[in-house]
Amino acid sequence: MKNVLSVTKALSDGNRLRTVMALHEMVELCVCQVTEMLGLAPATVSRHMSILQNAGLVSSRKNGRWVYYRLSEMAKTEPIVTVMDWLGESLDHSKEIKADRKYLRKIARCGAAQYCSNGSCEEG
Amino acid sequence: MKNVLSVTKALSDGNRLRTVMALHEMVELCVCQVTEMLGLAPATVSRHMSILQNAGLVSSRKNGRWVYYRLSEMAKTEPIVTVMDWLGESLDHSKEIKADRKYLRKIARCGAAQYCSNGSCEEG
DNA sequence: ATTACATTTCGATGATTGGCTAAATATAGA
DNA sequence: TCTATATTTAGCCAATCATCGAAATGTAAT
Repeated sequence: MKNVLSVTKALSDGNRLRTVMALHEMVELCVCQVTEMLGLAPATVSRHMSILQNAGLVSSRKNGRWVYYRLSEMAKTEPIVTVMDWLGESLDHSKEIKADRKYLRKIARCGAAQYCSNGSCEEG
Repeated sequence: MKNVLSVTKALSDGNRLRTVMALHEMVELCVCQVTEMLGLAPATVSRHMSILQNAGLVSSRKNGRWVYYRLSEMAKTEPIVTVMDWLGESLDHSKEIKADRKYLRKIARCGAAQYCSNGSCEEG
């Protein structure tokens, strides 16, 4: 039961839901991008990411100073993918998620590295 | 997003997961039966049931002094049923859930009404 | 009516959780 | 090596949550 609980608990926070949806949209994001999207302290976001990772929902890869997160293979295969599908369907038209998507597109335009360094994106 | 969160939060507690699985197994249970299974105070169980109900996962019907809960229609139809299926698959072999099932069969043998009154079941 | 009992609501309490800042760690570049 | 930057860890605080006992509510039976 502990494994199941780690997943449901991971998904029982709004900021983590937004993060999962963002990774569904953008495939891969570094911590600073998620931090920008959520508007939280980096330390807080790092904590959220480790909760998602411990639940097995996301995986990380390190590249230089940056750590990139993406949905894990587990999150994309049965049986958990059905839960992710439910999330997708249920949140697709959510106001918050739509706003996040818009914001993410802006972030994506200038690439993760530049974004992290600048803290903003002057339309690269 | 609030609706989704109410569901994930409802499922992010071990006692509520056990309750959902019990209702999956037994179709219908009154509060005192769930109370017996979980070993909690009636007030606590009542609160858990209302959290599950507010999330739309269970429905209730009143019969005399007793209130019977069962999985809601929503919980049995797309898209949420996929989440319930995941729960079923993931928890089917869980030690706690197996023990609960065994206990529930014992409870069921003498019927809800008698069980509630006696607080135990002397093999009716 | 009065009693008995199942359930819910209320109020208090201890545990968990999300948030922050500050400090620690890790890495790239001067 | 020294500095700058991205991330994580540690320590703390406020808010939320699970739990209980007590009181309130609703219902059945005497």
